Amino acid sequence: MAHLQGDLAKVLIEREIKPSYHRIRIYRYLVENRTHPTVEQIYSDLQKELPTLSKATIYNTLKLFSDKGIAKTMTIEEKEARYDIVEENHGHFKCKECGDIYDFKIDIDDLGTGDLNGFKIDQKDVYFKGICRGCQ
Amino acid sequence: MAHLQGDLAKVLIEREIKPSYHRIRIYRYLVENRTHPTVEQIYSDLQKELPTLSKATIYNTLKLFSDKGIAKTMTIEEKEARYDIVEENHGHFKCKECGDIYDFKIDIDDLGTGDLNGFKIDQKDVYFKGICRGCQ
DNA sequence: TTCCGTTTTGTAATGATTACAATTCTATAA
DNA sequence: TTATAGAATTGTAATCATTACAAAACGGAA
Ligand SMILES: [Mn+2]
Ligand SMILES: [Mn+2]
Ligand SMILES: [Zn+2]
Ligand SMILES: [Zn+2]
Repeated sequence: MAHLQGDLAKVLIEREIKPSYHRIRIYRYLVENRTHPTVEQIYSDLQKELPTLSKATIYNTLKLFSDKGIAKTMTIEEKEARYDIVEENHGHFKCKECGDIYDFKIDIDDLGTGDLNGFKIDQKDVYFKGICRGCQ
Repeated sequence: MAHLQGDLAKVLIEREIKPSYHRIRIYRYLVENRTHPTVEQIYSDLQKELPTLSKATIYNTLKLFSDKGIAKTMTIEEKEARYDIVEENHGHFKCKECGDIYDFKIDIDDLGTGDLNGFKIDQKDVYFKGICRGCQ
Protein backbone atom coordinates (compact mmCIF):
# COMPACT_ATOMS: atom_id res chain seq x y z
CA MET A 1 0.00 0.00 0.00
CA ALA A 2 2.94 2.23 0.56
CA HIS A 3 3.46 3.21 -3.04
CA LEU A 4 -0.10 2.89 -4.24
CA GLN A 5 -0.18 6.35 -5.66
CA GLY A 6 3.00 5.65 -7.60
CA ASP A 7 1.84 2.25 -8.77
CA LEU A 8 -1.38 3.74 -10.07
CA ALA A 9 0.51 6.48 -11.87
CA LYS A 10 2.59 3.81 -13.56
CA VAL A 11 -0.49 2.12 -14.91
CA LEU A 12 -1.73 5.39 -16.34
CA ILE A 13 1.62 6.16 -17.94
CA GLU A 14 1.76 2.71 -19.51
CA ARG A 15 -1.53 3.52 -21.16
CA GLU A 16 -0.33 6.91 -22.36
CA ILE A 17 -2.40 8.83 -19.85
CA LYS A 18 -0.65 11.74 -18.18
CA PRO A 19 -1.00 11.01 -14.48
CA SER A 20 -2.45 14.21 -13.14
CA TYR A 21 -3.48 14.21 -9.51
CA HIS A 22 -7.18 14.08 -10.26
CA ARG A 23 -6.74 11.28 -12.75
CA ILE A 24 -4.80 9.23 -10.25
CA ARG A 25 -7.47 9.76 -7.62
CA ILE A 26 -10.30 8.83 -9.94
CA TYR A 27 -8.47 5.72 -11.05
CA ARG A 28 -7.70 4.86 -7.45
CA TYR A 29 -11.36 5.29 -6.62
CA LEU A 30 -12.31 2.74 -9.26
CA VAL A 31 -9.65 0.32 -8.06
CA GLU A 32 -10.69 0.60 -4.43
CA ASN A 33 -14.45 0.71 -5.00
CA ARG A 34 -15.45 -2.26 -7.07
CA THR A 35 -19.09 -1.30 -6.83
CA HIS A 36 -19.62 -0.14 -10.42
CA PRO A 37 -20.25 3.42 -9.30
CA THR A 38 -22.12 6.13 -11.15
CA VAL A 39 -20.55 9.51 -11.88
CA GLU A 40 -22.67 10.93 -9.09
CA GLN A 41 -21.26 8.44 -6.58
CA ILE A 42 -17.69 9.06 -7.63
CA TYR A 43 -18.27 12.77 -7.44
CA SER A 44 -19.88 12.92 -4.03
CA ASP A 45 -17.32 10.58 -2.49
CA LEU A 46 -14.21 12.18 -3.94
CA GLN A 47 -15.44 15.69 -3.34
CA LYS A 48 -14.92 15.21 0.38
CA GLU A 49 -11.19 15.07 -0.15
CA LEU A 50 -10.96 17.04 -3.38
CA PRO A 51 -13.27 20.00 -2.90
CA THR A 52 -12.45 21.57 -6.26
CA LEU A 53 -13.15 18.45 -8.28
CA SER A 54 -15.83 18.97 -10.90
CA LYS A 55 -18.19 16.54 -12.51
CA ALA A 56 -16.94 17.63 -15.91
CA THR A 57 -13.52 16.32 -14.97
CA ILE A 58 -14.99 13.00 -13.93
CA TYR A 59 -16.81 12.68 -17.23
CA ASN A 60 -13.69 13.72 -19.15
CA THR A 61 -11.47 11.35 -17.22
CA LEU A 62 -13.74 8.34 -17.50
CA LYS A 63 -14.04 8.94 -21.22
CA LEU A 64 -10.26 9.06 -21.45
CA PHE A 65 -9.85 5.90 -19.34
CA SER A 66 -12.36 4.17 -21.53
CA ASP A 67 -10.62 5.21 -24.75
CA LYS A 68 -7.30 4.03 -23.35
CA GLY A 69 -8.72 0.73 -22.20
CA ILE A 70 -8.37 0.88 -18.43
CA ALA A 71 -12.05 1.46 -17.63
CA LYS A 72 -15.30 0.62 -19.25
CA THR A 73 -18.75 2.11 -19.36
CA MET A 74 -21.54 -0.20 -18.34
CA THR A 75 -25.02 0.20 -19.79
CA ILE A 76 -26.69 -2.40 -17.63
CA GLU A 77 -29.45 0.01 -16.71
CA GLU A 78 -31.29 2.72 -18.58
CA LYS A 79 -30.83 5.82 -16.49
CA GLU A 80 -27.19 6.25 -15.48
CA ALA A 81 -23.97 4.83 -16.82
CA ARG A 82 -21.82 2.88 -14.42
CA TYR A 83 -18.08 2.35 -14.53
CA ASP A 84 -15.75 -0.54 -13.90
CA ILE A 85 -12.04 -1.04 -14.22
CA VAL A 86 -11.06 -3.38 -17.02
CA GLU A 87 -10.03 -6.71 -15.65
CA GLU A 88 -10.43 -10.37 -16.34
CA ASN A 89 -13.66 -11.27 -18.07
CA HIS A 90 -16.62 -11.37 -15.78
CA GLY A 91 -20.35 -10.91 -16.07
CA HIS A 92 -22.59 -8.53 -14.17
CA PHE A 93 -25.79 -9.21 -12.31
CA LYS A 94 -28.04 -6.34 -11.30
CA CYS A 95 -30.51 -6.85 -8.49
CA LYS A 96 -33.79 -5.12 -9.25
CA GLU A 97 -34.52 -4.89 -5.55
CA CYS A 98 -31.45 -3.36 -3.94
CA GLY A 99 -29.86 -2.08 -7.12
CA ASP A 100 -26.48 -3.60 -6.37
CA ILE A 101 -24.43 -4.94 -9.25
CA TYR A 102 -22.55 -8.16 -8.59
CA ASP A 103 -19.64 -9.58 -10.53
CA PHE A 104 -19.77 -13.23 -11.44
CA LYS A 105 -17.32 -15.55 -13.11
CA ILE A 106 -18.03 -16.34 -16.70
CA ASP A 107 -15.78 -17.35 -19.53
CA ILE A 108 -16.98 -14.85 -22.03
CA ASP A 109 -14.46 -15.98 -24.59
CA ASP A 110 -16.07 -19.38 -24.57
CA LEU A 111 -19.29 -17.90 -25.85
CA GLY A 112 -19.81 -19.17 -29.33
CA THR A 113 -19.85 -16.56 -32.05
CA GLY A 114 -21.47 -18.70 -34.68
CA ASP A 115 -23.28 -16.17 -36.83
CA LEU A 116 -20.56 -13.57 -36.53
CA ASN A 117 -18.03 -14.89 -39.01
CA GLY A 118 -16.01 -12.01 -40.35
CA PHE A 119 -17.08 -9.68 -37.57
CA LYS A 120 -14.43 -7.96 -35.47
CA ILE A 121 -15.46 -8.23 -31.85
CA ASP A 122 -13.90 -5.65 -29.55
CA GLN A 123 -16.07 -5.88 -26.49
CA LYS A 124 -18.27 -8.47 -24.86
CA ASP A 125 -20.74 -7.73 -22.09
CA VAL A 126 -22.96 -10.15 -20.22
CA TYR A 127 -25.69 -8.56 -18.13
CA PHE A 128 -28.09 -10.52 -15.97
CA LYS A 129 -30.95 -9.10 -13.96
CA GLY A 130 -33.08 -10.46 -11.17
CA ILE A 131 -33.14 -10.68 -7.38
CA CYS A 132 -29.99 -11.27 -5.41
CA ARG A 133 -29.78 -13.81 -2.64
CA GLY A 134 -30.00 -11.28 0.15
CA CYS A 135 -33.16 -9.73 -1.27
CA GLN A 136 -35.18 -12.91 -1.75
CA MET B 1 -50.92 -12.44 -43.78
CA ALA B 2 -54.67 -12.30 -44.14
CA HIS B 3 -55.44 -12.18 -40.47
CA LEU B 4 -52.27 -10.59 -39.22
CA GLN B 5 -54.06 -7.87 -37.36
CA GLY B 6 -56.22 -10.45 -35.66
CA ASP B 7 -53.32 -12.74 -34.87
CA LEU B 8 -51.43 -9.90 -33.29
CA ALA B 9 -54.44 -8.89 -31.24
CA LYS B 10 -54.65 -12.44 -29.98
CA VAL B 11 -51.08 -12.31 -28.73
CA LEU B 12 -51.81 -9.11 -26.85
CA ILE B 13 -54.97 -10.52 -25.31
CA GLU B 14 -53.11 -13.63 -24.20
CA ARG B 15 -50.75 -11.36 -22.32
CA GLU B 16 -53.59 -9.37 -20.77
CA ILE B 17 -53.02 -6.34 -22.92
CA LYS B 18 -56.15 -4.70 -24.29
CA PRO B 19 -55.59 -4.65 -28.03
CA SER B 20 -56.21 -1.03 -28.91
CA TYR B 21 -55.49 -0.03 -32.47
CA HIS B 22 -52.29 1.81 -31.61
CA ARG B 23 -51.02 -1.04 -29.50
CA ILE B 24 -51.59 -3.49 -32.31
CA ARG B 25 -49.80 -1.25 -34.75
CA ILE B 26 -46.81 -0.75 -32.46
CA TYR B 27 -46.57 -4.46 -31.81
CA ARG B 28 -46.88 -5.16 -35.52
CA TYR B 29 -44.10 -2.67 -36.15
CA LEU B 30 -41.79 -4.58 -33.82
CA VAL B 31 -42.71 -7.89 -35.40
CA GLU B 32 -42.14 -6.64 -38.93
CA ASN B 33 -39.05 -4.54 -38.21
CA ARG B 34 -36.48 -6.68 -36.48
CA THR B 35 -33.99 -3.85 -36.48
CA HIS B 36 -34.07 -3.05 -32.76
CA PRO B 37 -35.56 0.37 -33.40
CA THR B 38 -35.45 3.41 -31.16
CA VAL B 39 -38.58 5.23 -30.08
CA GLU B 40 -37.73 7.93 -32.58
CA GLN B 41 -37.61 5.40 -35.43
CA ILE B 42 -40.88 3.80 -34.45
CA TYR B 43 -42.46 7.20 -34.16
CA SER B 44 -41.33 8.64 -37.46
CA ASP B 45 -42.23 5.49 -39.37
CA LEU B 46 -45.64 4.91 -37.85
CA GLN B 47 -46.58 8.56 -37.96
CA LYS B 48 -46.90 8.33 -41.72
CA GLU B 49 -49.91 6.08 -41.36
CA LEU B 50 -51.07 7.18 -37.92
CA PRO B 51 -50.82 10.95 -37.94
CA THR B 52 -52.23 11.38 -34.44
CA LEU B 53 -49.82 8.96 -32.80
CA SER B 54 -47.80 10.56 -30.04
CA LYS B 55 -44.41 9.65 -28.66
CA ALA B 56 -45.93 9.43 -25.21
CA THR B 57 -48.08 6.57 -26.43
CA ILE B 58 -45.06 4.79 -27.81
CA TYR B 59 -43.24 5.11 -24.51
CA ASN B 60 -46.33 4.00 -22.60
CA THR B 61 -46.94 1.07 -24.88
CA LEU B 62 -43.38 -0.19 -24.89
CA LYS B 63 -43.33 0.01 -21.12
CA LEU B 64 -46.54 -2.01 -21.02
CA PHE B 65 -45.21 -4.57 -23.50
CA SER B 66 -42.07 -4.88 -21.46
CA ASP B 67 -43.98 -5.39 -18.21
CA LYS B 68 -46.16 -8.01 -19.86
CA GLY B 69 -43.18 -9.81 -21.35
CA ILE B 70 -43.70 -9.41 -25.08
CA ALA B 71 -40.98 -6.82 -25.69
CA LYS B 72 -37.74 -5.90 -24.07
CA THR B 73 -35.69 -2.77 -23.63
CA MET B 74 -32.12 -3.00 -24.84
CA THR B 75 -29.40 -0.90 -23.21
CA ILE B 76 -26.64 -1.84 -25.60
CA GLU B 77 -25.73 1.78 -26.11
CA GLU B 78 -25.64 4.79 -23.87
CA LYS B 79 -27.82 7.35 -25.56
CA GLU B 80 -31.12 5.80 -26.66
CA ALA B 81 -32.95 2.67 -25.64
CA ARG B 82 -33.76 0.16 -28.33
CA TYR B 83 -36.57 -2.35 -28.43
CA ASP B 84 -36.91 -5.94 -29.50
CA ILE B 85 -39.71 -8.43 -29.36
CA VAL B 86 -39.12 -11.24 -26.92
CA GLU B 87 -38.20 -14.40 -28.72
CA GLU B 88 -35.80 -17.28 -28.45
CA ASN B 89 -32.55 -16.41 -26.74
CA HIS B 90 -30.10 -14.59 -28.90
CA GLY B 91 -27.24 -12.19 -28.44
CA HIS B 92 -26.78 -8.74 -29.94
CA PHE B 93 -23.83 -7.31 -31.77
CA LYS B 94 -23.59 -3.57 -32.33
CA CYS B 95 -21.36 -2.27 -35.10
CA LYS B 96 -19.56 0.88 -34.01
CA GLU B 97 -19.23 1.92 -37.63
CA CYS B 98 -22.70 1.67 -39.14
CA GLY B 99 -24.61 1.45 -35.88
CA ASP B 100 -26.60 -1.59 -36.94
CA ILE B 101 -27.44 -4.17 -34.34
CA TYR B 102 -27.24 -7.79 -35.44
CA ASP B 103 -28.79 -10.81 -33.80
CA PHE B 104 -26.62 -13.84 -33.33
CA LYS B 105 -27.31 -17.29 -32.03
CA ILE B 106 -26.12 -18.01 -28.55
CA ASP B 107 -27.30 -20.44 -25.96
CA ILE B 108 -27.62 -18.02 -23.13
CA ASP B 109 -28.99 -20.69 -20.84
CA ASP B 110 -25.76 -22.59 -21.21
CA LEU B 111 -23.88 -19.74 -19.63
CA GLY B 112 -22.62 -20.91 -16.31
CA THR B 113 -23.95 -19.07 -13.28
CA GLY B 114 -21.29 -20.25 -10.90
CA ASP B 115 -21.12 -17.43 -8.39
CA LEU B 116 -24.82 -16.76 -8.46
CA ASN B 117 -26.11 -19.55 -6.26
CA GLY B 118 -29.35 -18.48 -4.67
CA PHE B 119 -29.87 -15.62 -7.10
CA LYS B 120 -33.08 -15.42 -9.07
CA ILE B 121 -32.21 -14.62 -12.66
CA ASP B 122 -35.03 -13.09 -14.69
CA GLN B 123 -33.20 -11.71 -17.67
CA LYS B 124 -29.99 -12.41 -19.52
CA ASP B 125 -28.45 -10.08 -22.06
CA VAL B 126 -25.35 -10.61 -24.14
CA TYR B 127 -24.04 -7.54 -25.89
CA PHE B 128 -21.03 -7.56 -28.21
CA LYS B 129 -19.53 -4.54 -29.93
CA GLY B 130 -17.11 -4.14 -32.79
CA ILE B 131 -17.09 -3.83 -36.56
CA CYS B 132 -19.46 -5.81 -38.71
CA ARG B 133 -18.35 -7.70 -41.77
CA GLY B 134 -19.66 -5.13 -44.23
CA CYS B 135 -17.85 -2.29 -42.51
CA GLN B 136 -14.38 -3.85 -42.35
C1' DT C 1 -77.43 8.88 -26.05
C1' DT C 2 -75.16 9.02 -21.56
C1' DC C 3 -71.74 7.54 -18.52
C1' DC C 4 -67.39 5.82 -16.86
C1' DG C 5 -63.10 3.80 -17.10
C1' DT C 6 -59.29 3.38 -20.28
C1' DT C 7 -56.26 5.11 -23.71
C1' DT C 8 -54.04 8.76 -25.86
C1' DT C 9 -52.24 13.29 -26.30
C1' DG C 10 -49.51 17.60 -25.65
C1' DT C 11 -46.56 19.76 -22.95
C1' DA C 12 -43.81 20.71 -19.02
C1' DA C 13 -40.37 18.83 -15.90
C1' DT C 14 -36.49 16.02 -15.01
C1' DG C 15 -31.94 14.55 -15.19
C1' DA C 16 -27.81 12.64 -17.31
C1' DT C 17 -24.54 13.89 -20.53
C1' DT C 18 -22.05 17.05 -23.68
C1' DA C 19 -20.22 21.43 -25.36
C1' DC C 20 -17.41 25.04 -24.69
C1' DA C 21 -15.12 29.10 -23.32
C1' DA C 22 -12.65 30.75 -19.32
C1' DT C 23 -9.42 29.70 -15.74
C1' DT C 24 -5.81 27.22 -13.53
C1' DC C 25 -2.00 24.27 -13.54
C1' DT C 26 2.63 22.46 -15.11
C1' DA C 27 6.72 21.92 -17.35
C1' DT C 28 10.16 24.06 -19.81
C1' DA C 29 13.04 27.81 -21.68
C1' DA C 30 14.94 32.27 -21.28
C1' DT D 1 13.08 33.39 -11.13
C1' DT D 2 9.83 34.66 -14.56
C1' DA D 3 7.57 34.20 -18.92
C1' DT D 4 5.12 31.30 -21.94
C1' DA D 5 2.65 27.57 -24.23
C1' DG D 6 0.06 23.65 -23.92
C1' DA D 7 -2.68 20.66 -21.12
C1' DA D 8 -5.99 19.91 -17.53
C1' DT D 9 -9.81 21.50 -15.04
C1' DT D 10 -13.81 24.16 -14.05
C1' DG D 11 -18.51 26.23 -14.24
C1' DT D 12 -22.26 26.77 -16.77
C1' DA D 13 -25.27 26.51 -20.63
C1' DA D 14 -27.19 23.51 -24.09
C1' DT D 15 -28.89 19.13 -25.53
C1' DC D 16 -31.83 15.45 -25.60
C1' DA D 17 -34.08 11.12 -24.08
C1' DT D 18 -37.33 9.98 -20.83
C1' DT D 19 -41.02 10.77 -17.38
C1' DA D 20 -44.92 13.10 -15.23
C1' DC D 21 -49.29 14.64 -15.51
C1' DA D 22 -53.54 16.83 -16.44
C1' DA D 23 -56.70 17.36 -20.24
C1' DA D 24 -58.96 15.31 -24.13
C1' DA D 25 -60.57 11.52 -26.88
C1' DC D 26 -62.24 7.02 -27.16
C1' DG D 27 -65.21 2.80 -26.56
C1' DG D 28 -68.23 -0.29 -24.64
C1' DA D 29 -72.23 -1.02 -21.48
C1' DA D 30 -76.66 0.40 -20.11
MN1 LIG E 1 -17.42 -5.72 -12.54
MN1 LIG F 1 -32.72 -9.10 -31.40
ZN1 LIG G 1 -30.61 -7.27 -3.89
ZN1 LIG H 1 -21.22 -2.01 -39.71
